[in-house]
Order: sequence, then structure tokens, then C-alpha cells
Amino acid sequence: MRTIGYHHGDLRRTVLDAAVDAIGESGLDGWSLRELARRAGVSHAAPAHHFGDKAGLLTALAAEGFDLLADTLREAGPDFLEAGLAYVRFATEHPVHFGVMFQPKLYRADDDAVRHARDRAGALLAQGARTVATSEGSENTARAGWSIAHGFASLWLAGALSVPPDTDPVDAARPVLRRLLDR
Amino acid sequence: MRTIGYHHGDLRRTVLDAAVDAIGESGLDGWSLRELARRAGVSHAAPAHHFGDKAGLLTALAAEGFDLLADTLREAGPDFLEAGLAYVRFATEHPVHFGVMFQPKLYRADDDAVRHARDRAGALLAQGARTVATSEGSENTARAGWSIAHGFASLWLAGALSVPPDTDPVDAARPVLRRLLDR
DNA sequence: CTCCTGATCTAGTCATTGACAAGTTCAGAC
DNA sequence: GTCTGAACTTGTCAATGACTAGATCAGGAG
Repeated sequence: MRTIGYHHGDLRRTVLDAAVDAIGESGLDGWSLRELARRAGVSHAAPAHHFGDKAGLLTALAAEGFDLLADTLREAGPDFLEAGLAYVRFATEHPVHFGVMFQPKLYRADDDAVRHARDRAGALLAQGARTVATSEGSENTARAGWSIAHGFASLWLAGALSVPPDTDPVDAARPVLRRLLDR
Repeated sequence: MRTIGYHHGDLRRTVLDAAVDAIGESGLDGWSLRELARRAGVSHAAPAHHFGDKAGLLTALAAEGFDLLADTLREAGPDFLEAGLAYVRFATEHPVHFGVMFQPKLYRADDDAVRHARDRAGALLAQGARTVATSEGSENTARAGWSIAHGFASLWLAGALSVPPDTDPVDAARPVLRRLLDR
């Protein structure tokens, strides 16, 4: 892979990574296509070639996020608690992706790559939920599992949970998710 | 309240409402201070007088949101299920406020009005959680309750839950939140 | 080797925006 | 009647998103 010359070589990935960095630093409002171009050392219009516009870049980010989530869930296996913890781990390791994924207004949710990756993650989530589902109301049990994992991850990322410094989010999530299983 | 003349009379409220409308229509990126000014029929710099900058306006929105949430929780009473459903009702009735509140990077989270309102809502939440807390691990039970309500509300607003059209979010949430109580 | 084609990136442009500075109008206190 | 501060306007500037046209590059066909 080349990094100099007229053709950058891997500009798409470089810009995507720069976007994750910039959004991570300054939030979803604190970045611009031109700033990403400057970071990558290319002209201000180069990113547009790969992503079209701002929404296009976030669409690519969302698709990548759902793919990463699906990979994480697949590795965790079908057990509900493990799947839930994997969900939390994904969110805290990829907070920018996670933040974008669940704000469909920021990107084109009907994009093919997004739809495909989202369906893949959705199928794995449903599989994890099935391990705790009773015969009646398994739909609601699945939603409860997704909700508690998603809610914990969201509140963690928002800094809404007051925890000791250096606490591992997955460790903190374990006893919380367990509350859904045993009482 | 006057609506014409040099002094608008209630520009702060008007701009705040316009912001909720604009964000609701086009998302957190699809609005500008100047557009709000146009909607209110004032000059492009008028909103800045009340809010300073964009973050200032979102700060006001967040503070108002936490206040509304606290009011909703207070009316619902201390029962966990009722508090959880009230939480979901607030989120679905004020989706823009809810969305802003839990993205601290968008506004000044250390603002006095925000802190005060957030603390008030937090105290009421903790109270609701206490009704299901066992002696051991009440902290985790509280977090589980907050997480499942917050998660359900977030997923609902993101359109991630596939439900029949015209479903009431609170009705849909009830059996889900119950999963945390009885098994 | 040369030409061709599509992909990649540059350069230039324009309306819009956020933020700021300075001036104007209004309302109420004294 | 005057003074004072709040509310709002007008003017301005650098930065941005989006668009267009053109330049450069890589690889394949002949």
C-alpha cells in the first residue's frame, strides 16, 4: 500500500479512521470533511469521491459498525449473558460506531451494506435471546435482553453511571445483566 | 405576550420550540441557528443573544429535558414498573430532548441548570429503583432497571424494534420491563 | 510500446453557516 | 426626563458542504 503520490493508496480507510478519531475527540458535530482531508494530507474534495457527502461517510461507518458487532456476537456464542457482555464490550470499544449506528437520521439506513450487516447482527442477537426465552412471550424476553444490554452500554458511554475510575465496563455490566436472569 | 415589534416578547421559548421541531424533522445535524431565526421571524443573530452559541441552545434543551423527565417521574410515583413506563413515555413524547440529554458532548453538561435538573431526575430514578432492590446488590438492581428502560426507549426511538404500526410504546414496554421483575 | 478507459484525486467556485463586533430600539427604574 | 441594561439588528469574516471540471494514475487491450 502506497501512502504518497497522486494516488493515496488507501484513502477510504484513512479517512474513515480519521473520522472515528475526530468524532471521538469532539463529538458528532465537531468534525468536517475538510478537516479529515487535511489529516489525510489530501485535497479538500478527495473524501467526497469515496463517500459522496457527510451522510455517506456516516453510512459507511454504520455499516462497518454492524459488521464489527456481528463479528463480536458470533465469537461470544449463543449464551445470553455472554452475548450481552459482548454487546457491551463492542459498544465501549467502538463508541463512535455505536453512537452512529443507532441514530439512523445521521446516515442512509436503507443502504445495502448497512441493511445486510444490520440483519446479520440482528440474527445473532435473536439467537442469544433464544437461550433465555420461555415458550410464552419469547419476543418480550428477547427485547428485554437487548434493552438491558443496549441501555447499559448507552448509559455507560454517556457517562451517566457513577462508577469508580478504571472500572472495566464489562465487569460492571455482568452483575447488572444477571439481574434479568436470576432473582 | 407580544409577538411583533422590535422586542419579540418570548423569543427564547420560540427558538427553543423551533429547534425541537427542526431537529425532530431533520436530525441533530439538519438545523442551523440562522434557520431557527428565520422561522421565528427575527434577525440571524437574535438567537445568539439568548443562547450564546449552538452548544448553549442544546444546553438549554438538555436542562429542559431533565426537568421534564423529573416531572414525569414525580407524577408516576415510586413504583419501579410505573417509573420505568414513565421513563419510556417521556422519551417517546420528547424524543429530541431525550436524544440531546444523553449526548453530553453536544452541550455543556456542567451547566448549573443542567446539573440541578439532572440531579433531581437522578434522585427520583434511584427512588424508583429502590422499590425492587434487595438488600444485596441494590446498586446493580437500580442500574438494571435504569438500563432496561433506557435501552428500550433508545431502541424504540432508533426504530430498531420491529412492531406493528400504531403500537403504543408504553404498552409495548410493559411486558418487557416486567421481565426484570418476575420470571 | 501505445492507446484507452475508468478510478482516483486536485483545483476552483458558490451559497450557507457560526461567531463576533458595533450600533439601534425598547422598557422600566429613578 | 434621563439613565441603564436587556433585546434585537446590521455588517462582517473565516470555514464548511457540495458541486463542477480537469489532471493524474494504473492496468488491460491491441
